[in-house]
Amino acid sequence: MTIGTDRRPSKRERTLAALVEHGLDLFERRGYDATTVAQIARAAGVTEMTFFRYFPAKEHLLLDDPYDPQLTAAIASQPSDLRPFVRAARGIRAAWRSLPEPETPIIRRRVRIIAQTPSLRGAMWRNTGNTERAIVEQLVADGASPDVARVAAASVLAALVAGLFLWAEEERTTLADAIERALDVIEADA
Amino acid sequence: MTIGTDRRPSKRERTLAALVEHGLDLFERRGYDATTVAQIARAAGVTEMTFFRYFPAKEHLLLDDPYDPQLTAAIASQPSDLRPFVRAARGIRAAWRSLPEPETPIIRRRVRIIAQTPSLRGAMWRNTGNTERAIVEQLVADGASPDVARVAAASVLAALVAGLFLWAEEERTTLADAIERALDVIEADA
DNA sequence: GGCATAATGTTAGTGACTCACATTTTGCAG
DNA sequence: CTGCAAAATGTGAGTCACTAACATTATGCC
Repeated sequence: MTIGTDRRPSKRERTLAALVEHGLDLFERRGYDATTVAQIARAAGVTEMTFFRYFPAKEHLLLDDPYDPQLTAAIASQPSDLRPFVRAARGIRAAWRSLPEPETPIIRRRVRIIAQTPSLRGAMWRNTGNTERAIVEQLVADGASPDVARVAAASVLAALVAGLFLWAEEERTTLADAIERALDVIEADA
Repeated sequence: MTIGTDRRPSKRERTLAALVEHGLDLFERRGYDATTVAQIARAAGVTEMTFFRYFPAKEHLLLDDPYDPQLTAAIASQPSDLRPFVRAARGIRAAWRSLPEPETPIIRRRVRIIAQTPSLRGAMWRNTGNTERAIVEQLVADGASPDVARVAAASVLAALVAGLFLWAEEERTTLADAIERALDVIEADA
């Protein structure tokens, strides 16, 4: 019988928040590579070991991507007579257009750090592996050849990531806008 | 006053060859992650330290990419009234079409290992950073906007890499062919 | 207020990589 | 072929990310 809608956050939620907050802070101030997991843990009042109970690796403090379901749904709802490449691109457009605005500031902090850190750019790519697989499955389910689907997914995702990086650096545009522009580069017709 | 055109390889060349050979062998037999740098060094009759004198990191035994100059040249020679995206794609086509056949077997061994190892897929992407920068510079030098150039380069390179992976796994096609097909997915017109 | 359980800590170890310094090999000049 | 500078390699110690087994403490609920 809870009284209000907001209760005191559990300890787990609090340490998670502390790790994320101090992690981002240290990354921004000293750089990702120069920041040690032990330092983050210490700042959050916790042990190195505990950090790894919350994140499987240092880089996962920055890499999340829980957007796959919306993405594949958006691709699925594109007309299936389009070429896989165009279909995937339009799906991504639609998916990001409906991204809630309030989330973007934190995304920007994260993406900016990633964009500035070579080792993380690679990590990001590895991380999109799941998203790529999801897109491929969706395209294949609608009749595309597996080979074609894989190339299309990889290429479109690369454009998306490139757009994200530009947005994080540029400051003045909105996320949806940056992504639209990135995909325009790839799709001949507007 | 050297007599013939081929001389005894220097010690440096011999240890380098030994490291590459035993490294590829171990990676193929036991897997990349399960293979230790110490094991490779030992198999090559050398110390772990020596390995790192030849390669800045374990992954660099597989990642080379000395193809940038030919690539940018090929892009430069594409008609400059094309959109940057199409220009980059056609340039890559041209560049790989002229790749010497004899080199492809060793490339295939390497790419196959990379394609099968998630951590290396990321490393590969990080590694293409230089190539991407080179392409961007070339496109910008010919009048493209930096933002557009970056998206185009990233996207086209992703298609290239996807094509490489497919080729490495499929066995039956030729390299140039696989890349042509990959780029066809991306370029509307053939 | 007590107790199951979740959260955290401890210790020890592996593997990639770095650095400072010592030793051996190689190739070439005399 | 002798010797010697430079190149190649070795040694030992250390850092950091990450893992695993086991001990301890804190939380929240009855």
